Amino acid sequence: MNQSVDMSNESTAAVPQRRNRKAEAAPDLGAGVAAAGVDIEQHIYQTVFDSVLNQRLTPGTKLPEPALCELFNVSRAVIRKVLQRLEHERIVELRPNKGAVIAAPTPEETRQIFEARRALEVSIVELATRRHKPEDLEELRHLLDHEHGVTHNPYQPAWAACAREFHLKIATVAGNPILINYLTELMTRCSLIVALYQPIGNAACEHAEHRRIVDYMAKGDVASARAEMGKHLRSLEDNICLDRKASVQTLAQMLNIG
Amino acid sequence: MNQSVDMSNESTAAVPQRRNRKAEAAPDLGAGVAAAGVDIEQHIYQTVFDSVLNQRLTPGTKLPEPALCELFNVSRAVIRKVLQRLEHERIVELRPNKGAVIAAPTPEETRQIFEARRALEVSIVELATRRHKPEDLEELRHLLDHEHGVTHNPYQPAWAACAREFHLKIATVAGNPILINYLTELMTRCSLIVALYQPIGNAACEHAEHRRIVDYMAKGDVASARAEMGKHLRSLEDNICLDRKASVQTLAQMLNIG
DNA sequence: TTGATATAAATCGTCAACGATTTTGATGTT
DNA sequence: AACATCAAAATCGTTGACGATTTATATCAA
Repeated sequence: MNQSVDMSNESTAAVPQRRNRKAEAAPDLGAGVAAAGVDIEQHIYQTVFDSVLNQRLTPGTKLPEPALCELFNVSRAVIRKVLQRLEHERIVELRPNKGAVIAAPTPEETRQIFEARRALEVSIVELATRRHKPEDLEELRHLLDHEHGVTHNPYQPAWAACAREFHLKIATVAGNPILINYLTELMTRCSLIVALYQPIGNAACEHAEHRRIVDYMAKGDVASARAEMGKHLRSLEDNICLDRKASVQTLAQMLNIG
Repeated sequence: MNQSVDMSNESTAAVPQRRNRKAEAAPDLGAGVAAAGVDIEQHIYQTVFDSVLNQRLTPGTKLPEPALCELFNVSRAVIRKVLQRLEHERIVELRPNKGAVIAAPTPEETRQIFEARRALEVSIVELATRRHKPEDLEELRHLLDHEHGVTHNPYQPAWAACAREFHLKIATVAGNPILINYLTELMTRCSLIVALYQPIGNAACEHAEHRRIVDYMAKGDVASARAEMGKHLRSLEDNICLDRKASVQTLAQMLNIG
């Protein structure tokens, strides 16, 4: 068999999975039944999303609609809606009549994604350098300290989460929700790339680059901040070996054999 | 009544609107019935999209599902899918239990959109300047000539289409599909902004700026090309008067009275 | 006439079921 | 044993219908 869908949710512990008619007895505080629909939908989306970030859902994994229906106790219409959203964000690929799978970026797409990240983040760090407030720098340095603690953590997703948070914080400082959205999408696809091609990332090195970026931001040195961000993203891309991939369907075949 | 949905499609002349069961008699060449689903879906999407660009669908216009069902002879599931896609691209807003309307960017969103465009297009024009081939410059100058012809056309959407094509061509020369997608989304939202706030755009002035951008690209002057693109986008934004808006629901109310 | 209230219409969200397609597994032949 | 053919299971695409919510209309009192 192919890879199956597991997704033991951890972060958002356990939204009560009542979905049988109205609210059972409780006086239905606040939002009521209408919001429940969008809530369960958001919950499913978030669960898949987090699973991708944590590399529990790896590229090529099939997501059959009936399985998801049982997992979340919802009808297929709801699952379908979530899958379409995930497809639009390039997290899953919807193959007509053949089901949904977690997207597997090709080498060409990988180049495009990193190039787009450079184009965006260089502008983002410029905005952030111009706009940052004292408390922003404080929080960035706090994130750097936290990073330092995870630098030697062998669990890759832990470091990836740190790095993600760092880049996202800079985008937040830049203050443009649209750019934040675009960057979020690109970073999520990067986690797919990492899961696929397993780069031998040097966390300590990346951490040092992060620190330099913040230093330039603090100095208000826009040009250097831009340049450093560009270099950082290039080195990230250089760490990826498009040759030896962690196998997509190949792994599935291996599981068939082993 | 509120504004109703009309959408007389012009560009994609008239896809045969058969949708009754299978294909009637013709031997169903090529794609068959499976592709017909995605085709009609794409057709509906494209029709709405084009109508927004041509300002036949203006911000605030309601898009009731039953009306669209009759117009395109499809079930609600299909148009629901299209509406969700349009929502993700920020072209329509889906208000729970209250139906879909063409999105109406707020002044704040307008600022964000133009800022995002500057961030993106400055990087895009840099890539395009580095990568353009002789035939790219040729086509760009051809577009400029065509622009010149429409400069004095009082019909605003005609000029808007030209300008859009120009910016899109530069993105194509840059060669990154992801950036093309993002820019396309932002430009579409800009057409909503134009419909809403009706800027007193000076087409001749914009045309001159376009020409300067191409000149810098031809020289390979990256810095100047970036700067000129930034200036151009700023002047576009400056032409928009966020005060006097072309009314959203206000116009609907006026129609109720008149 | 104006305003509030109640009824009716329109619209949306959700679901279960049917048909079509794909994939899996079995059978038989070379 | 390997391959092709065929049947069965799983999965997806689409539809129509039901209940819930919102909006429009009509009625009545002040």
